[in-house]
Amino acid sequence: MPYRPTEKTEARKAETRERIVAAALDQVAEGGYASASVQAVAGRAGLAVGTIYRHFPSKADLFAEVFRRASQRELDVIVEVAAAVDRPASERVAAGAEAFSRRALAGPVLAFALLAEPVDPAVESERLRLRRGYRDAFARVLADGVESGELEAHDVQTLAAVLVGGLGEALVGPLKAHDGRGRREALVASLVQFCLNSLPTRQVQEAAA
Amino acid sequence: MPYRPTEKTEARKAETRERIVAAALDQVAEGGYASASVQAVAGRAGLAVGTIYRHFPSKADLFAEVFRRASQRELDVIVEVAAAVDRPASERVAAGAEAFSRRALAGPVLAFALLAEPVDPAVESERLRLRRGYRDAFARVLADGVESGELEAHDVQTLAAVLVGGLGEALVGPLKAHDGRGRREALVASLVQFCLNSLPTRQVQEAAA
DNA sequence: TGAACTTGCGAATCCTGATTCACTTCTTCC
DNA sequence: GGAAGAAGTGAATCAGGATTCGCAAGTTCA
Repeated sequence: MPYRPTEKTEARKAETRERIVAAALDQVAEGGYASASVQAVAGRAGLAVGTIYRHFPSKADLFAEVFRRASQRELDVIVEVAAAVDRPASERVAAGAEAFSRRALAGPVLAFALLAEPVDPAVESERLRLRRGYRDAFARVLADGVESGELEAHDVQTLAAVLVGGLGEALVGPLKAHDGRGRREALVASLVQFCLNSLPTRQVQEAAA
Repeated sequence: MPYRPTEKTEARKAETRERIVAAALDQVAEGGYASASVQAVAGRAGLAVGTIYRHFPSKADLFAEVFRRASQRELDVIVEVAAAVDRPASERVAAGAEAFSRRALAGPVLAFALLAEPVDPAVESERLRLRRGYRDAFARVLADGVESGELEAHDVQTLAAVLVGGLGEALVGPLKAHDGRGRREALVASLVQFCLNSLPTRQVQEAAA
């Protein structure tokens, strides 16, 4: 039995696969999903089209992985930022909203692809996973806030979805026509403020009552 | 010169065109944009494929019109509801949010198509128009509120976008798995409450200070 | 070296759904 | 009735991007 895959060949294979994923991600980040044909990815990776199919059963599978990775990367930032369990929920929400906004504004094309651009159904499901991830991250913070008495009891899942959707919508417009540094800062500040306002904090509720 | 288009033929032509638009809208409302092939629309309208092309230069044109009309219809409701200039901004926002939510929950598939489903670029632009319309409607109410002193000065456009995006996001999830009447009412109530909370009302700001 | 097998190649092929077009049917008006 | 033109038909064609596949090149090991 003459041939046997060895460590070296495995490594080379993994490396090529990696190169493909990286090229696909670059392509999406640069020109959006619409620009990411298999041809384009192959060209960018310096490989032939057929080679892509040696490593992925279909375009949908490839991009599902690309989106999964990019999403995870984004999500990790938010989760990390919102994880400061010892801080008040309002601060954690503010930090999450700020991180979300800054990252979206920093990589507008990728953010648009991840959040809103039309994609294959198979890839769409990764998008939903990302949104659910964001929502859950915010929901956890809100639930902590309720438990600690900082926030009124409320529909935590729904408010979390509102926050994610609100941030996304407000950012996707500006994502294309990103103005100068100044307006960008102002936008981030506004968004953080709006997110804070929307929280059902105890003191506000009592004062209003 | 033997043939001359007459009132009757014009009427018939317009009627057929109307039938096509209606069939296309029905198809979208029933099975989403994904299900709306030219074949499907023609079949539903009781016409041949070619006939569609006697009335519309392309599928994109047809659906641009379909989306434009459906959007306008939705928008009119919101604008109307939010138009009560003599009422406080908070009430108008609440009414708008409630109408938005109820309509989305009543026609989930259409709402999804209008708000989030992947569509042709040409159709996408109609979607953007709808979102802008919603945003502007809320923005007008907010601006009125600021002018009357009911609300703090703030970035009205951005907050309006946040409201629209927040509502959309929170509704698109439930759009598919719509629970019983009870949960639906609760969802609407939560959303209205969240929208109200997010408003920078004077009294709350002062009380918090 | 060479048998057994993997990876890389890229032009050819396939797929899916929009679009066309030669033809038939209907209207109008002399 | 019949010429002129419009509307309707649907099988055939087209488009463009994903996918295949026969062949070449590279690896492994006896």
